[in-house]
Amino acid sequence: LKTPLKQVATSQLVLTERQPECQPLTTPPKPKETPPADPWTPTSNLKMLISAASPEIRSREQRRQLSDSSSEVLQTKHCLQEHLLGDEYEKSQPSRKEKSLGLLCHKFLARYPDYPSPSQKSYICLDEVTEELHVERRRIYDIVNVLESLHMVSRLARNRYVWHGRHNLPQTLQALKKVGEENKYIQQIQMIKKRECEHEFDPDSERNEEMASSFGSSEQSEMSFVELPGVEFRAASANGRKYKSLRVMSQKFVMLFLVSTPQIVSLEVAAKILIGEDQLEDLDKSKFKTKIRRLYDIANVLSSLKLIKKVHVTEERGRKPAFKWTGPEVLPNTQDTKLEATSTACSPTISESIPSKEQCSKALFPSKVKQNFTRHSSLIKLVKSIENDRRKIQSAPTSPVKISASMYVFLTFLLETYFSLFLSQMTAEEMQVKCALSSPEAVPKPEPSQQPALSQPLGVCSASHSSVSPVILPHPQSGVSYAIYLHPSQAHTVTTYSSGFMLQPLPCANVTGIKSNNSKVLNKITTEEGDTQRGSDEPTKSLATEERPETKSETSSQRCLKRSQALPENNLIKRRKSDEESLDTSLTFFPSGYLIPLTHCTHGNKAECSNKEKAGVCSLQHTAYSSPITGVIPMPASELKTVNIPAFHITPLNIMLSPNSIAAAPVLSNSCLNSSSTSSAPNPSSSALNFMLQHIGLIPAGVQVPANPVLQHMPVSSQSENISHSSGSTSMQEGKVIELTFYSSINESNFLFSLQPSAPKEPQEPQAVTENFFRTPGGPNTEPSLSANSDGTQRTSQGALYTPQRKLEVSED
DNA sequence: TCCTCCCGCCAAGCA
DNA sequence: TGCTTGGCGGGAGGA
Repeated sequence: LKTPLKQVATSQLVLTERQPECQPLTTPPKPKETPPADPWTPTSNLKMLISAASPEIRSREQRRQLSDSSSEVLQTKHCLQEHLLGDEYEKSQPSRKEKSLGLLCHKFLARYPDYPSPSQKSYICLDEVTEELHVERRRIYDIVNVLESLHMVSRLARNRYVWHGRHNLPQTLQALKKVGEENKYIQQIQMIKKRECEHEFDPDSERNEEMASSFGSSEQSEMSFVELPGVEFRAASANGRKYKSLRVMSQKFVMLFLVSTPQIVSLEVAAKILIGEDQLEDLDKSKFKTKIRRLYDIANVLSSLKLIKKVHVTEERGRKPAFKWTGPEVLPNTQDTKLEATSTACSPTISESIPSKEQCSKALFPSKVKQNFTRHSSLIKLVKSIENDRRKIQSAPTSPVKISASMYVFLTFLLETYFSLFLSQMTAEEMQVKCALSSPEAVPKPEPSQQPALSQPLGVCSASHSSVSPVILPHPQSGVSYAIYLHPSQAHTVTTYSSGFMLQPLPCANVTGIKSNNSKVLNKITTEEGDTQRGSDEPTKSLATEERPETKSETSSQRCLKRSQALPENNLIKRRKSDEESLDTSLTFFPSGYLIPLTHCTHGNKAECSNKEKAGVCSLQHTAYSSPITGVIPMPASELKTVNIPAFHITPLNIMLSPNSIAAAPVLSNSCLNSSSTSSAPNPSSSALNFMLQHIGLIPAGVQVPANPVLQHMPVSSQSENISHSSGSTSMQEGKVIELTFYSSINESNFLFSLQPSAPKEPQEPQAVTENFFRTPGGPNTEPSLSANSDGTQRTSQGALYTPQRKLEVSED
């Protein structure tokens, strides 16, 4: 696909050789101007010769005649063809490289913005693209399929796709990484490399069979497409074919990069893994070659996206082609609230009828058993119908109830009253004794082999409220924000928008520079085009900087504020669609459950933050923090000496909340804290509170809120594997320290909350769990679940015991 | 010679 | 039934 100018020049050169009588640099005659086929004219004679010499030219001539395209390129080609013999014409055609999929993908991507405006949907019409890029339809499918795997496009209908750009990319990559970790790709890669090494010394052994059997026994063998909510997957072929598709292969390929360190994957290893999990008997050479071909196709597109780069790995056995991940760093899955609904499996079974939450779980924890069932088409229709009905119901205006300003006020009054009364009679000692989190008896320790076993609902929640996530809602009227803990069962009624705030635990671990176990194998890595991009051990850009450029100029809190001010409350449903698209990384569904009013108070001083940074814990924009800790304890900023800042940032969102999803609302007020030590205020009746909450529909009839919710932490689901832990403490004038501990998990949005005041000027109690650490014993890519021990240490889900990094809380003297 | 991957056949399945 | 979609592998260009 040379430019017309270049082609003219080329043709001119050839023309002067072949037809010296031709006028140099003259515009070749247009086809229309050419006289009707006259067998005796030199031009038509030449034309006939060319046509006879090359059937391909003939067919192209026919195709071109059918086409009504009048572009200059075509004209030039036509004229060129007229004057050239077959060989010369073929030589003048674009070289193989110029027709490569990668270059084509570049052209394709150049048509659309990386971050399209959510208000303006970019549609992709395949016919237009094929015409404008002068390429066969088949090639566009290759590109689109890979882009679809990254949720950069999605299929709308026949011939029609929607361009999402890179908005979904961070979410997609994180979901893919999570699934890749679950699929234990690291182990598979290592196993393959190990067997390759063994094979060198034992070349006659039947390693392939062994490998096949090992893959057969592999826990994961399900080829499923990882979806994102809001990016519906509508493949043309809904049968099993799509599960072998380029899309799925592309996702698996990307997963390999995301889970491996260094992020270099050889084609051979990738092909083996893909074959291994596809079909065991496919380890023959032809299948292997086919997989390699497809991987090249995928790699070309991914390279165009600058997600990977070709390198060569030189081993003992020679130089092998490989690819290195150059895309955005995918940080550990600490953003549980995001991943809550980011990944759903498109399983070939009837799982699509399952609510998205469960689909998400299926994707993240794929079935151990391969599912090869194909749904009958009638069943698909039925499922779709049910799904549509369900969506209609859920999107009905009466179903999700947005918390109005008046509701805020009322809740503020109700909950603060209750909570302050409760607190006012509690001494610090009582609170400490009762603090569920610091009590080994109260907090079930997760077994090493388990997913977080913090699954026993304690106190506040009913058994059904097995996992909760915090959401911060601002209340502009009162200046008090609310942390809302939402139950996953309500996730479908809760949608994030841009006028609220969401707590997002930000990963702080530096995942780069980790020496891999595989590094021995990689003796030498050379790049083909020069390593102009960052190396694997070079400090990497964060997602925030690379994929969300807007954060550079604007803090998260500022964006939150802007969005919250910009979006009227009554436009939530209408704007749902567009906002879903506008949210890049913060698109999240939240479970519902709890309301905690939060004050807008200043967060930690810079010294503390810098300390955090020094400790390697936090490298985030401090201005982005809106402390959920201080929010739980409303107080003027002036009363705060220091406030711990957990590693959360605020991401804009809005929330619709089902009225029956709020189970409890522990509230602290400043006044109550001031008088907390000796107050003799009566204990508020829990039955009265329950009555009120039930009466206003905040809790279901059967749910009882305990009298002292603050001292009982919320239940945590057992399914959480990755838990980030954040905590903080606030120092009061009285010297009381309220310590909060947040546990949030990736997968199930588990959230553990506790509040613990400590006596003034006392040395930190060992059982106080106030640490903020994202450090994990298994390395930066693993995030253990945590349980609190009475000695202030945490135990991971793997059973590793380690001491928190540092105390973040600062008490007032 | 091997790597790389274009090209197009043809089957599945949708409209 | 025509058209879209996409799996697949032959085979050729390029290193």
